[in-house]
Amino acid sequence: MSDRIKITLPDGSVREYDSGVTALEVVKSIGPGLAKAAVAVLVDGRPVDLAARLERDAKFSALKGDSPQGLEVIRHSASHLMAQAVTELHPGTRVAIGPAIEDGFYYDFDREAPFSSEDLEKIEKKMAELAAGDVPIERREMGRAEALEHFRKLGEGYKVELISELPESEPISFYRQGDFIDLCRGPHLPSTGRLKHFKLLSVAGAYWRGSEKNKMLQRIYGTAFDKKEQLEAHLAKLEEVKKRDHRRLGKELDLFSIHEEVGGGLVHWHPKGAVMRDIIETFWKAEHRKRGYQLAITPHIASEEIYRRSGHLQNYSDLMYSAMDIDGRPFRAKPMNCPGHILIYKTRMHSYREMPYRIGEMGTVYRYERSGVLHGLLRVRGFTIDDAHIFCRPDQLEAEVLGVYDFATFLLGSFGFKDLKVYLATRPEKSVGADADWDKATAALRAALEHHGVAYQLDEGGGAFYGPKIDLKVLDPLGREWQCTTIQFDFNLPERFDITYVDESGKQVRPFVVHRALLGSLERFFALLVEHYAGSFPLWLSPFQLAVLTITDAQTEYAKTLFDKFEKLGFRVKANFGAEKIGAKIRDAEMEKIPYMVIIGKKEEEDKQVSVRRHGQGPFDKLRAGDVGKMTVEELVDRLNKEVVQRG
RNA sequence: GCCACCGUAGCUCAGCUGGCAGAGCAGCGGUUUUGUAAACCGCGGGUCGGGGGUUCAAAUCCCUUCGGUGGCUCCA
Repeated sequence: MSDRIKITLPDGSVREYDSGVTALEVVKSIGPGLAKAAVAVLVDGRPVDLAARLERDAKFSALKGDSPQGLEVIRHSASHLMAQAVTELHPGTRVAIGPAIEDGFYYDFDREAPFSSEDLEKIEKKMAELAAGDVPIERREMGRAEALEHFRKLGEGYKVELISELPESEPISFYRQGDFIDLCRGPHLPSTGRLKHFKLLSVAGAYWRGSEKNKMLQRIYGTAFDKKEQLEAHLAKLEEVKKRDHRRLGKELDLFSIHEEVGGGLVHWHPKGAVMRDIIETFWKAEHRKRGYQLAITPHIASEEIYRRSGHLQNYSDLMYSAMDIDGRPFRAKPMNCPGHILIYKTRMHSYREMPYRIGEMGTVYRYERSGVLHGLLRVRGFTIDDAHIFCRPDQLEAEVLGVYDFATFLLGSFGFKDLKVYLATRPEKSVGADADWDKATAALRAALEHHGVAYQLDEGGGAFYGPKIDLKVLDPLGREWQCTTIQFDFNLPERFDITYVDESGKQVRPFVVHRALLGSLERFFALLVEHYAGSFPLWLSPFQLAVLTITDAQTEYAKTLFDKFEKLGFRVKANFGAEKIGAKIRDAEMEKIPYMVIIGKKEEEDKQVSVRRHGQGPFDKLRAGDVGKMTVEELVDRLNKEVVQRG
């Protein structure tokens, strides 16, 4: 048939083609430049191959390699190329799954011998050869029986399993490049020659379909980009991530340590880390008092009876440390702060007039995390939650949620996190509470966000079992998301502990309870700060704020008086009056990332001034680094004070 | 927990196919008194993660154990 079809382009224009025209021909007719850049096309929003034939009217747009969907096509094709290289280099290797992921792609293989890093290099070389061969990548559909037969003959059991689970109705598509055929929905690049900029990164174990019950496969991770510069930028970013790693900086800057003798996931804060933590806590407490919170302190171990009552024992026993016998009663390390706060609330009657009742604590808890998931300060077994519980009347809920949201953005913003993402998580399958209550609470959370004009994403079914929640994630300079704030509505505890307040009519009624943490865990938040600032902390947080450095012994006396003066003014000062040259002292202070260096030589002593040098704040703030020039002590103090106040 | 990789001086790391444990930095002692990212000389420091085995001989090969790291959700 030679019917004509109407193709609508993104700009709204409509063009006519013969039915059966290929996507590539359409793209070419739009422009040769586009034809070169296109990796696939969207037909009515669905990504398809350039070779696909168009047979009916459709909305049409080309996918270029620089778009997220285009990049996905490139990476998916790169994963196939890798699988082809692996099966050619290592015949007998069975292939499982190989999708594009956030920053690249992976492919899972089943093979007895492990892949070494030399193997990765060889595979990458083979991929380059295969790409240079510019083999066409062709789509084909097969009947179910034929497909099963084909992969069964090859011994590709994983593919057989996948095919048998595909719905009967759907056509089963395959992609072939040379001798390599893979089950795949597509789309793919038209030929392997389009893959130029890829890199294999690591190999790791991964269970078939993510389940511990299944066989462990070998997963090779890689990444691919449209342009060389993009690949290089990505690899540079990976280097930057390594440089900022809080475990590395924590050691280099003498902030904390974790000891095998003590056990994994248990953190020792060194004096310099502890100074920072103290600043964070002091600031946190002051801001809480300002906002009507009362502060509490609760014990680190408790009879397990309390956790049975709260429900934690039943729901989280595999996260709790096993019981210790105390006077014949089983006690547990505290996994949550909630029960303690509830007990404090329950010690007396509460009037509707004193609501909301807000109680907070830097509460240290202990949770058993499986050894394999421990990671620096980000995943630990003992940590401190900046916890608080708000008991309020139903009519106060929205305002309270809003208050917490504002507080969280203020607090996170104070630590340099201005980019936030907000998630509203709704009822999960396994949960407690009446539908009506869930609806009411979810609506209140939603209303708080919407009345405030907050853009948020819905996390359907992502709530806690005891209530819906709002989560805030911060974005760091490398674009990574970190969960910090959580605001959770709790249906569980008020019931379980039977807590009440007395309303206007004298009746005892159930309060609403909002559970919230703003920074999350102090350990985790601290790690985040280290990575965010790359160890170059702002003045108000820095363990040492200034270093006083002498040029020669002759200035020691004078420098000492300055040192004392700074200390008296409350600054955290380090003295270096040793015998090294000034260059070495400056280097030491720079390496330690001390924000200000105060240099005292003969000239400074004579005219009662100081020479000031500012440490760079990492790549995003190099400008104020270096020699700042001479000034009086008063001028410097003024400058320091201003900088501390603005927390920048 | 599971799979892979890694454990050598306080730190970062070298030590190839078995043949006397090394470097730089840090530390300590001395010399130097210095002008914006490393002065010079010297000294001390290691059961090569632990245990077992193979061998005339093991940091090196094998087994085992402990610890660390990466990963184990993202629809073929």
